[in-house]
Formats: sequence, structure tokens, C-alpha cells
Amino acid sequence: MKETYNPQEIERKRQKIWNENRVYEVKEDPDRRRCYVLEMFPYPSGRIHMGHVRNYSIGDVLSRYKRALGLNVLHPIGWDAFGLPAENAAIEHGVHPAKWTYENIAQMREQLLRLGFSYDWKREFATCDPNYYKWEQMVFTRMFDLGLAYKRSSIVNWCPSCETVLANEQVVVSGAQFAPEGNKEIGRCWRCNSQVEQREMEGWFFKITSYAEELLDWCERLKDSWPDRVLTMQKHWIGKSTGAEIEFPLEEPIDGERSLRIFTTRPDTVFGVTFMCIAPEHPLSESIVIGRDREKEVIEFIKRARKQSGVERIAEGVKKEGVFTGAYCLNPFSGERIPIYIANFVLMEYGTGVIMSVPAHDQRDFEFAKEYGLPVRVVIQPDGGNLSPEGMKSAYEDEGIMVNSGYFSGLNSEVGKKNVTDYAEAKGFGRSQVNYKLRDWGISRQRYWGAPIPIIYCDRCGTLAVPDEDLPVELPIDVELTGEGGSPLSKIDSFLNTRCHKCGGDAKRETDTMDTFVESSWYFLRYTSPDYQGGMVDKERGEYWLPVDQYIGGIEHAILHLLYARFYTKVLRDLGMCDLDEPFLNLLTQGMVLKDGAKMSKSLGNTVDPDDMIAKYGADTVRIFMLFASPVERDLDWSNEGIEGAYRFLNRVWRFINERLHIIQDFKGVKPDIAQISGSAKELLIKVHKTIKKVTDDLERFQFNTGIAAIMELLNAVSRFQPNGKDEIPVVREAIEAMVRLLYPFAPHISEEIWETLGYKETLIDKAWVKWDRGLVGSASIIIVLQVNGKVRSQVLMDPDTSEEEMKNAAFSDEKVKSHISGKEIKKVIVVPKKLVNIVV
RNA sequence: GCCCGGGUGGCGGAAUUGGUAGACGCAUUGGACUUAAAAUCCAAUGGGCUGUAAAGUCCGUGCCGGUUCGAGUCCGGCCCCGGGCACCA
Repeated sequence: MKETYNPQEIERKRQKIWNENRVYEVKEDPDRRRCYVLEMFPYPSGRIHMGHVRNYSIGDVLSRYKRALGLNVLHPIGWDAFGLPAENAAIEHGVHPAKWTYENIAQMREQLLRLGFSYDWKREFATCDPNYYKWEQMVFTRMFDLGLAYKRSSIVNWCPSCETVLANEQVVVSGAQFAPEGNKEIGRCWRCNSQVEQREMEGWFFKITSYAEELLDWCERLKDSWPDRVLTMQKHWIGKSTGAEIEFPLEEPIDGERSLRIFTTRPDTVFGVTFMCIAPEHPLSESIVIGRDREKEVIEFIKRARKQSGVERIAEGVKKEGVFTGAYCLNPFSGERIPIYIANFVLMEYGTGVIMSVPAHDQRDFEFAKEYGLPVRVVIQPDGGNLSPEGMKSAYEDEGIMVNSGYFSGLNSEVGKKNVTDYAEAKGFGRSQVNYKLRDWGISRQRYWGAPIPIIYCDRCGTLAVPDEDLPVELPIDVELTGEGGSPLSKIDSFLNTRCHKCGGDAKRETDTMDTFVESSWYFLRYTSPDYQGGMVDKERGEYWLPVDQYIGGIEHAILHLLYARFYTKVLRDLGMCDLDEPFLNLLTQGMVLKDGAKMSKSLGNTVDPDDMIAKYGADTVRIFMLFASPVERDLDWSNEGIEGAYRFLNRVWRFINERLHIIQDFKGVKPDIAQISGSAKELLIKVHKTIKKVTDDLERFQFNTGIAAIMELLNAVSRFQPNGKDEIPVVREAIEAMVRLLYPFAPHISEEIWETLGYKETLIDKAWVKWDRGLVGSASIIIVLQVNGKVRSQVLMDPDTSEEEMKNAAFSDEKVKSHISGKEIKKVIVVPKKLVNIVV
């Protein structure tokens, strides 16, 4: 053993041994319990960043620990390889996205290897490989057959200058937050600052809404194994609301429509309706005014409202605007004549695109009514309250007693909801209805670097799915990317023009590619059988490994990726391709890595490069620091002093063992004789076993920071200890061996190196996890706290099984306690075994 | 506005079920080693008060109140910070 700790040398050495012996490659073994540990795979941007290091360090600790417990651990890695940055690189630097991507992968693979993560590299793949996306295309065709994938036009954010669709998060909302140079306004393109428009475009959708109820239902069942906040976020995102659909007959039919259909969660307020509002995008909004006096004014308003971007429409402080159409409908309950407005705050995508407005009991309607001088009618009175339209400064949205509601007056509003709905149903102009905020998943991208959507358009046969034997529809490699003029694939004739497999005539291919979230919705399945040629996943192998036991990733994917993957898994289940209800049994979301309180980013110039840190301190130190500095779920603030501390710790471990080596060398396999040792040696031995228990418990509950702290304490304890005679040397040896084995999942290189130095040929990788001695842990004397009136006055050392009576006696005979209770009346004595005695005077 | 987190020394954080608040680490200060420095090792380190000292004593986990023999932990009300959602009828 060298005197100084040289992480570069030993880490290279250990990594070489691991890789050459392929120690992390695993096979199905029906005789062993399996465990699938997975971290969210990276986008190959070029460099591993600290967020990855944290994520993968957590996963590595877990998989090493689980393997030590005897489980057959699957721990794979791969690449989320499609995406826009590759295309941008192509546009800016003329390098082909495939070349750029694979070069990045090569570089990042080296970084991961250098960090010593225990991946089964044999299972590695990149999602841009046709062998991968082929299966996703096949599933698309199945979904198409079932109507789960469909094409429709929808309203999207369009940047006229970039000639592309923008995701909602790419539309700049309010100045500083997203804009690198500040100074950006509402509703502008994040890249070129052009005014974003609303445009109607054709695109493909996955019918995730069909699974809304099941996705929601499983949120309940995942309650104990997923973080609450992720589940609540998903629940809110799905946004279930129960209410009623009611038809309001139109005074005169419009476009053949005899009524306006609305959705409301408050049918109990139906007698308070004083106007109706239609979304500007609603098909009836134009036809309703044609030929009326107000036609010009209304059409003008509709045009203006439709132009506003989605983001702008909902931005804070935007005024509620609307216009009267001149048309009326009738309240089916009261027969009352109700004016119809078109209003910018009504969304076409939710409910029916039409609302009944009850200004007394809905804040938005209230604001609109005030703006346009519309009447407010109270139909719900709070318990003992006396609301009047004149006195109201805002809408009353809570429960109460129904008033001015004809036959229903006097009912509690909660009861009223049901009764009103039942009445409407009986009369045939309404029914109870459930609505979700969740929208179908738009998967079309007008990009090159993605999986082509396997659809052809034939003039004679219509829209057809590409048959299995023609899959994959490969991305053409020969392409020129300019970033202008829409979808790149539509400009490649050899791709675009094809033959219809049905009639043999000319046909055109779909030129949209799929959202990259589709690839990440099933990659965890593919790891179980990456070479399988018969489908997405080999059933037998999949059944052995799946589902993922522990999924680990950043909280930023709480909704999108995790919801999509859950949905897609259910679709695959229903297609008979796998046997899973949910893909991820347990979820751990790690916090972000910050520097100086802000997220690390190039634009802020506060990044720390993992490579620099590895070069300076080695991988073990980087890992220890990341895991020690903060609990995994919380954000971690990078600290240069902190990583120095981690480095010092590993140095102390190394140096200490090196110093003691000559003493303990000849005691390999010699167990301490518990009967023979006492005093500080016994104390140390107890500490060793308590530490084993503590670290094991901490690993089980993902408290890696306190687990490492416990190992540090053990090092401190054994460093202080001076063995007295030969009988006590095995205690030192046991302490050192335990320490190294506990350290192994966190810092595997140094641990393996020391383990070998201690005279072991076997590696720690398959060494069974250390066990603690129950007797030693349980028999240790315990400090019993002595309190008077709840204040600590003294403490005594006692056996854990001391009787309550003895504890009491000890308390009363304690000098310090005596001085606090002398001359006072004893009111009560509380004895908590193994903890304390409290005397109340 | 609504929904989640969170608020503990100079800092990151610990306290697993209501039972010694501040483990472990960082930083700082003092000492040892050294010609010197670095590294390393040892010691001190929440605040106030009493005391030469040993020690004692009071206060202290965002604020106010409550339950309890006992509250960082439970309950009620508020303040601040971070995140998510946000005209979803």
C-alpha cells in the first residue's frame, strides 16, 4: 500500500479490472430475485454536468448496495439521442446531427466510465438508432389502427420569422425570467423576439385523454412509493372536475344548431346566469353574428382575440374583454332570455368552448359583468349571510343555501348540484359530466432529427399506416439543414415520394417526426432485451426484469416525461406488448445542483465541470461530496470547501489504514473474543456494529448524507483507539473492515483497493453486505437523562433492560437531581424505559 | 390567487415514533510539528449571565398562541423563502 492516496492511479486500475472482467453485465437468473435500478438517461449534449453526476451517483450507490444484498441488479444506461440541439449544431456548424450525436455519446461515455458507475454497458443503445425507433413506429401504426394516434388541426404558437411551431415554454411570458438579455415582452419568440401568432396547423396526437381516469387512479396507488409532490402535480395536470353539461336553447337556430352546450361544475348556480360567453375560436362565434347589426364589430373582436398567443391570453393582468353578439338563448330552467357574448377568457380547448356566466358566484364572470355593466344575481347565500349584488366586491364561490332558484330554493348548494343535474337529465337537456384539463399529447414536430411518423398519404387509398415489413421508415442521411422553410423532410424528394403499398400508385410520406418524449417513454423496456428483433421487448426477459424497482431523476420531469411514460406503458399493455400497469414502482426525485444559490448554467457562468473535479480529486471524492453535502431530495449548493472536506476524509481513511496495516495484517479472519474484551475496546466494537446498522438503515431510506456521516464518526472513533494487547487488535481489524465495506457503495474504487490490501482476493462487488451483531448493538449501556420539571439536570449510564423502579431509584439518588427537588413536593414521576426519568415537583 | 416543499449556529446540514437541540462536515480561532510555509495532528467554537477556576444558570429551532410532565417534532393563526399550476367554467 502506497503511503499517499492517489485516486487517479487506483481509480484507473479498478475501472480497468471492472471493465475487462465485465463485472456489471447481468443475465436473467430465475433463482435470484431481481432488482431494476434506473436513472433517467441523458441527452447527449456533449458533456456530463453536475446534475448527471448527482443523479448517477445516487443510482450507483443503490445498485451496488442492492447487489451486495444478493439481488440480481439490472443497472443500464443509454442515450436520449434525438432532439433539437443536434439540429441546431447542424445549422450553425454544418456538422451532421448523427455525427454530432455519436461523437457526443463517445465523449460522455468516457466520462461515465471515469466516474466508475456500475452500468451494464452491453445493454447501451441510442434512441436515434433505426433498430430502436423501428418498434416505436410499429407501435404508432397499432395506435393509429385503434384511433389512439390521430391527426387533427389545432391551434399552436407560431413564430413567423423562424417559421416554426413553438412550445408554450418557448414563448416568452414576462421579461427577465426566461430572456437571457432581459428586455423581452409578452408573447414573443424566445430566439428572435418576434411576435408569436396563433395558427391552426395539422398534426398528430396521442389520445392520452382516454387514459386520464386510469392515470389519476394510479396516482392514489403510487402514494407510498412516489413523492407526494410529483403525484399532486400530476393530479393537478390531469385536472379532473365533475359537473354537468346543460343545453341552453337558442332563440333562433344558428348553422343548424338549436342550442348552446355548456359545462359547469356549479349546476346549483344555474338560476344566477345573466349572460353566456363563447370562445373566440368557437365555430359558432362567427356564424352567430352574420347578418346582424353588430357583425362588423364582433368579427373585428374575434380576429383580434384569435391573434393573441395562448400565453398572452392567460398572462396575469390581461383584461377580460368581450363583445355582445346580439343573439339570445333561453335558460332551460327559468325560460329567461340570456344575452350571448364572445369573450377572450373562454377557452375553446376546455369543456365545450361555451360557458354560462354567473357573476355572483364566479370571480371571472363577476369581473366581466362589472366591466360591461351586466346584472349580478345572487342565488347562493352563505350560512346566515345576506349577500346583495350592490354590496359585493367579489364573487361568492363557496357553499351555501340556494335562493331565487325556483323549485330548488332552500336546498344546500352541494345537494342542489345533484338535484339540478338530475332534473336536467330527466327533462333531457343536461347530464352529469366529467372534464379533464389534460389535453391529448401533440407529438408532431416539423424537425429532421427525430423518428419519422410512419404514415403515407395516397390520393386513392387515403391515410395509411406503413406496414410492418416496410419498417423502419429510416431518416434519410443525405440532408441539408438550413433552419428555414419548415419541415426538412418535406424537401427531400426521395423521402417524400413513395408508393402506396395498397394500390401501388404514387403516395407521399408524412414528413413530421415524433416528439422525443416518445422515445423516453419506453427505453426502460428496451434495456431488458436490447438486441431483441421480434418486437419492442422480449416477453420472457421483460417479465423477469420489469417493472423498474427504483427510478431516479430530476424533479423537473415530474409531469411531462413521467406522465408520458406512464401513459405509453398502459398503451403497450393494452396492445399486449408488455404486462405492466405502471413502469416505475418507486420514484426518487433528486434536487438540483446549484452554485451560489442559482442553477448552474453557461449564461450565468457558474458551472463546475465534473472533469476538472475528477482530475483534481478523483471520482470517489466527487461522489462522496455530492452525496454528503445535502439530502438527495433537496437542492445541493456546490461548495469548493466542501469537496476539499470530502477529499480530506478519503485521505484520512487511506492514511489511517496504511498506518495500522502492519498491526492488523496478521489478524485476517481473527474475530474479536467478546468475552475477553472490555472498556474502550468493547465500546469501539459496539460503535462498529451500531454504525453498520445506522448506515444500512440510512441506505434503505436514501439518507446518504447521514450514512456517510456515520462512517466518518466510525473513522474518528477507531482513529482515537489505541489497542491494549493482542486481544484488542482484532477489534481494530473488524472496525477497519466494516468501515471499508460500508464505504464501498459510495466510494467503490478506494474501498476495493483497500480491501485487496487487507489481503482479500475477492472483490467487494459480490461480497455480501455487512451484518451487525444484534447482541452488541442491543447490549450497549444507554445514557438515561434525568429531568426535573422537564429540564435536563443530570444523566446516568444504565443497561437497556434496567427496570423502571431501578431507574426511578437512580434518579432520586442522583446528587444533582437531589439539589433540584429538595424541599419540594413530588407531584409525578415519568419513566420512559431506555430514555429518561422526569420528576415533576 | 390555488397547491406542494422549506425556515434549526458564521455556512451545508443532524435529531427515524413527542424524550439530551446543533451529529457529521465546512469555516474561524488557538496550539503542536516545521528554519518557514503547505499538509497533518490536537483543542475551542449558539448566545447571555455568575465564577479565578471547576462549574452553574437562563435564553435559544421564522413569529404569536395552544396541547403536554416534556414540542424543532403535534394543533390553531400569521410572516418569509423556493417550486409547481394558473381565466380549466
